Amino acid sequence: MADTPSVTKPEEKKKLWGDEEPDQNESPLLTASTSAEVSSGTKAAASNEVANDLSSLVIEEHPGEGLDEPDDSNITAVTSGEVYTSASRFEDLNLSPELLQGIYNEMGFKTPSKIQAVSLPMILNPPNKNLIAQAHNGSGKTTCFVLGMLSRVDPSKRIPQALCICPTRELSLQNQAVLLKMGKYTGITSKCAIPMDSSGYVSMSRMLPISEQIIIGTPGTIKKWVTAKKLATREMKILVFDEADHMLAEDGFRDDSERIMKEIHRSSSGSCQVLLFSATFNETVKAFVARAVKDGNQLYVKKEQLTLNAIKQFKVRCPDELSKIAVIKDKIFEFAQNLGQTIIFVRTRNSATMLHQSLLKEGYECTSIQGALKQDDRDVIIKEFKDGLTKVLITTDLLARGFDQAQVNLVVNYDLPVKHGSPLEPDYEVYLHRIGRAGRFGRKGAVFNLLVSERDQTVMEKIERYFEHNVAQIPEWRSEEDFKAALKDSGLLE
DNA sequence: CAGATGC
Repeated sequence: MADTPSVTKPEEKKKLWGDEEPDQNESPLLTASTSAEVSSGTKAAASNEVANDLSSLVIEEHPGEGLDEPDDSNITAVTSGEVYTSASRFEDLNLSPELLQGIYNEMGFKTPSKIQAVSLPMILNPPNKNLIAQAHNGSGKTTCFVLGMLSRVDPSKRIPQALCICPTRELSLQNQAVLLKMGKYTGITSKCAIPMDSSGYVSMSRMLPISEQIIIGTPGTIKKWVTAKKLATREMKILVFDEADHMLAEDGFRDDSERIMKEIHRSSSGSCQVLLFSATFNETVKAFVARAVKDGNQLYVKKEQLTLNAIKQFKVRCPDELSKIAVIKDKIFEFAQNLGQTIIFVRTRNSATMLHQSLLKEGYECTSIQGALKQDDRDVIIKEFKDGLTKVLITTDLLARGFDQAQVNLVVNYDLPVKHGSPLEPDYEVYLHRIGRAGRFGRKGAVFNLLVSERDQTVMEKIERYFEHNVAQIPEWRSEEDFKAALKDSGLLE
């Protein structure tokens, strides 16, 4: 194996690629100039481990353009020889009139977001290469793979042709909702492959073979359906992994994901396009996915540029556990009245329930969700929150990834995210995903990290260092004024 | 002990 990627590394550019409102005007500038170079407001960086036999693509600065873009980004792109022109309009993508109607009428989009402009040509244009794509939280990744799936399906065939695998049933349902909305005029059908209880349960023996064209679900159920020959894989044209780094992580869903991927490749005689999307790919996962998904295009964002500018992060030093509850009651609930919605992250299922109980007992209205709840109950909690009926939701990392609720502008890390085996080691990816629940599509948001122990301090410092991003300290945890100042600083209060 | 899933 000759590992000789020749990647040019143009000058650093100290700008962040913030998440853009998809219906805002943007000017994506990725236009091909030569077969080896692409100009845009982006840059290339070395990616030695992942490049392997791929020829590299240099993406260069494009000075003088994009002045009105809210925040330009730096992505690393590695292509395998193809030349792509970024799509500045959805019309540039050869989408069907029905899909364009869905994009404009149902979704209300005006122009593609950055990741959409760059990745959609790679996804949609022949030879429909595999793609590993990293993009910021809330930047419109779902639209990328939903359009990919919708445009590759032949509506006349009543058989599964697209499969999307997600880490949680909540994310599966959410992605299906987007797909149904965007694909409203296409007549394309879809089905969620997720565990069901009372309401929708059908035993395997009674289950009919699936005729829906797009399947979205969680690994276990998909594997089960494939094994039972209820979900045919032979006509599969496109396979999507949402939150792909987690789906292919060793301590994640790697085994199931690989098995499904191999089965599809075997039965569809290798003609299935694979798309991996996530906001995070740590170096270990990056190296693995580049091997698992061969001969594909790759788009990466450097970790220092991944924290969202529009989300202000704070840390609150609390003397003990009890004072954390006091902060939730006296500060978070107090201010949350006049803000949007709030998500409070805790580490365990048990603490989700405990915190919920102790808040309820004193009349603070909130709900909580975690994986031990019955599926039906989970659905109800999510629906109430999405409908805006509840303002404060306590959750485990069940909702850390992908959960999209535009009204959320406050995130509280009641417990910091740490690696499971080693509580001194932060889970950087989870931290980034959690804070990304606020400030969807470039909206303003605030994050409060509650720290009690020395250990919490250390974990927080590591997080700050990792993302090269300073997190401001709330001077005094009891001070109303200090919290008020922080929220003003975040742009959430006047 | 997060998460999904299944024995």
